[in-house]
Amino acid sequence: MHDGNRPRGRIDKREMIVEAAFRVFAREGYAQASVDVIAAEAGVAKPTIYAHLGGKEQMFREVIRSTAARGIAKSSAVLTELPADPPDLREALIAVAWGLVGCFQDERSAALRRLLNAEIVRFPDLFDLIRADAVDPFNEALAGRLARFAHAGRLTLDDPVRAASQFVALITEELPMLSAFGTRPIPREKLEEIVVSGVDLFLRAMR
Amino acid sequence: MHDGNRPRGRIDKREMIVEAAFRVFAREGYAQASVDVIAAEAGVAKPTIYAHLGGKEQMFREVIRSTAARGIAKSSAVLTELPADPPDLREALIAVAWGLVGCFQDERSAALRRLLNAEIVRFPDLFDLIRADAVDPFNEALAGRLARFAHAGRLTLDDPVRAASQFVALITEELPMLSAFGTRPIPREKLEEIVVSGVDLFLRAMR
Amino acid sequence: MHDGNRPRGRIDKREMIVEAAFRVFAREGYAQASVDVIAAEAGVAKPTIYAHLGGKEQMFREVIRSTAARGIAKSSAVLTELPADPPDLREALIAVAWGLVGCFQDERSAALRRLLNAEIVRFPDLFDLIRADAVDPFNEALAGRLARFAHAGRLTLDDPVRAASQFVALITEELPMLSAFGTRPIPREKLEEIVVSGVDLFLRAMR
Amino acid sequence: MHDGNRPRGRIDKREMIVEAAFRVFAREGYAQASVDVIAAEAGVAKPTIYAHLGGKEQMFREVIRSTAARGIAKSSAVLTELPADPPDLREALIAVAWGLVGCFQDERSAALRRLLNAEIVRFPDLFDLIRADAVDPFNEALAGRLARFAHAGRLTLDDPVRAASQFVALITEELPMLSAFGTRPIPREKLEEIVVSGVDLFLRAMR
DNA sequence: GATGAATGAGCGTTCATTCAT
DNA sequence: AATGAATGAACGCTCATTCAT
Repeated sequence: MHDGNRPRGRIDKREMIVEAAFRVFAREGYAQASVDVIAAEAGVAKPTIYAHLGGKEQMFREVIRSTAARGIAKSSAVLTELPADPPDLREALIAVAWGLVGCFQDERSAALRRLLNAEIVRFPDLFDLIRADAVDPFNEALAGRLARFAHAGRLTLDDPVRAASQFVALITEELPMLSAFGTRPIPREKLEEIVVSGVDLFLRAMR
Repeated sequence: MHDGNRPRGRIDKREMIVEAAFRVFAREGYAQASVDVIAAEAGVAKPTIYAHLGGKEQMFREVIRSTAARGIAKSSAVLTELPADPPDLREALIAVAWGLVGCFQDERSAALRRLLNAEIVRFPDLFDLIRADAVDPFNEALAGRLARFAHAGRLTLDDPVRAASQFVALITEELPMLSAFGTRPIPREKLEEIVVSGVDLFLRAMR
Repeated sequence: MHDGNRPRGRIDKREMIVEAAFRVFAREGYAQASVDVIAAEAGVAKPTIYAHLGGKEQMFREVIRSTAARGIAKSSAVLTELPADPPDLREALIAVAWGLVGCFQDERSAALRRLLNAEIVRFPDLFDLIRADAVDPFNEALAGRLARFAHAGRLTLDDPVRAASQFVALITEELPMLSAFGTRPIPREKLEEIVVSGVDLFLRAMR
Repeated sequence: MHDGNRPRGRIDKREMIVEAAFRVFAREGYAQASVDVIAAEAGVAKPTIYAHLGGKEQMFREVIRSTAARGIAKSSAVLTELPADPPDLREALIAVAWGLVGCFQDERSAALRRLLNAEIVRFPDLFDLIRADAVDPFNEALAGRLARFAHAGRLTLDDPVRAASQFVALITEELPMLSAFGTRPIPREKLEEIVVSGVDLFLRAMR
């Protein structure tokens, strides 16, 4: 009795299509991406795409949704490694900052941001889908940690949610421009400078 | 030397085309924008576009370039209003912050960012064109002002350029997500919160 | 010999398919009708159609054939109600005329004529199939009745077959144009006018 | 000054397209006819069709309209040859009947009827377009002639319009079935039989 | 006997681009 | 300098048909 070996070792076809579609959309943008190319890259015939995903637009939505979902998982992990009572707060925040930078640098994440920017006018609803699921949770979680530090007397801050946003701002704001929206690597030293000076500014203001 | 030997007082045709092209590109994106529509909106025949701009791709480059140039002018003006020795530093920085926010909220500026995000992969060269002309100058100028404040003993900071970047980060980072990449208005109170708390965080760390 | 060894009392699947196919062909035309829709409307899977009917073209032929067969039955019944020696010949012929009109107005019959017109060029063989089975028999039968009336001295005519055709012509020729090829109802009074004046013209010439 | 030789000896392009479209629609039907084939047969590129005719549907409408217009001209000519006071009425009506048969047998006319039958469901409006312009006028004109004959005492009839319809019915009703909807020739003798016996029946009833 | 899944081929339509004028 | 007219190439999508189950 061998249940569930339906996709006999191969990835499910729908997933293969979405995977290929993400690559093509990221490379070409929504409008220039051709369903033919996606089908070829996914190794399926064009009608198979329509059977599984329903069309270019619906496929695009699914690509955005699933890519965002994957991004959430990655960014959530960043905060789980922040101890509730770290011996060295500065070290701990620097580690979080590096985690944030890592998420931002992630190729899929950058491509997702580019696609959202590009297509927000044509697909205004995509934005809410993403923000609700992906952005707020991280901020909320970080705010929770900061509040705990404040409660423990290790930080001084009125509004933890605001402080969390500001922390994220200090670490991530420059990355898009420095990396050409995620298409070029940023020198290690530059990242170090941002991370360290960002955390230090934050701590100087919050202690 | 009689300036304006452009055709008899009317706006230059080339400029009209670029203007119309910006509107159409902003509205539809590069790939979806059709040269027919641009020609119609510019009030010229299609071959005229090819005569003046050389083709869709070259026209797009020119649109990006000229839109960015206009953005620079606007953001530069923000700093000219920052006095060298303001009576109330906090007030002065808040004013600068509002100016930054204003530039960011500008519709053309938002559209430009969306277009850059969208087409950076296919037109990688556009990015350098923009960054050299548009971003660095503002940061340099702000850094200069901050350095003067530090020299006057009103701020404490090691690296004025870094501090300028951090100031900009605190004010602008949240705007794209809050405004759905510039497609929705942000409530006045939210902006106020960001501006004031951003300046205050900055000053708390830098005094 | 136990008739009906078709599957257990349910309508034969083949028949269900042909039935659904007729509806779809009538509604959409041959080319526009999709096998998917026919399958859905018949409540079977697509390959089942290929198993039972062999393909779209063959299925169309079968639809035409069976629809025509059903039409014959209906139009034959019209003549069985014409008595061999009716008290009022005019009344009797008017009744036959109404019967003819009824056959013509039948929705299936109209659809069949439209389909034949539409596809006669691509399926020239369909025509013979129909004419042999459907048209001539009625004319022959009517001719027989008319001959009997002539033999009884109630009509004067040389060629009963010709007269039968002319009778049918007088009653039916206008119906297609008046009903938009069977897609719109014809007002009762208009039909009455055609039937009565047709029969009267016929009788005036034949008495 | 050589005005108006724009289509330098060649037929206007739009007309060429409509001409080719008629041939293809007549041969393949609306749905099966492919714009590629029409373009090829017209000797133009596909977008030229869209520039001149706007699309397949609009092109079809134009084909129907122009073919019908041509048919009207032909059938009108039939009646102009019917003298107001012919020496031999029977001969004159037989000539009209032959004219009718000629119009009916015309290849374009037959194709038009097939297309109307085929597409009446998808394009219900086409029908009115045709009937108003093409069918009624002929009947009205014939009715006028018959009324004149009646007024001259050469025919006895109450309703000239009705009589005209009946005359047409007697002559044309059998033609579609005999010619397989206009796709096969009808033997001369058969036509003669219909024409002569039709006129004779008509005259026997109307004298 | 019946089907879910897949596909090669084709569809109507649009586009960036180029001539002849 | 400017255009009306034309086109080759490509696009998103659908279809009749088949095959492994």
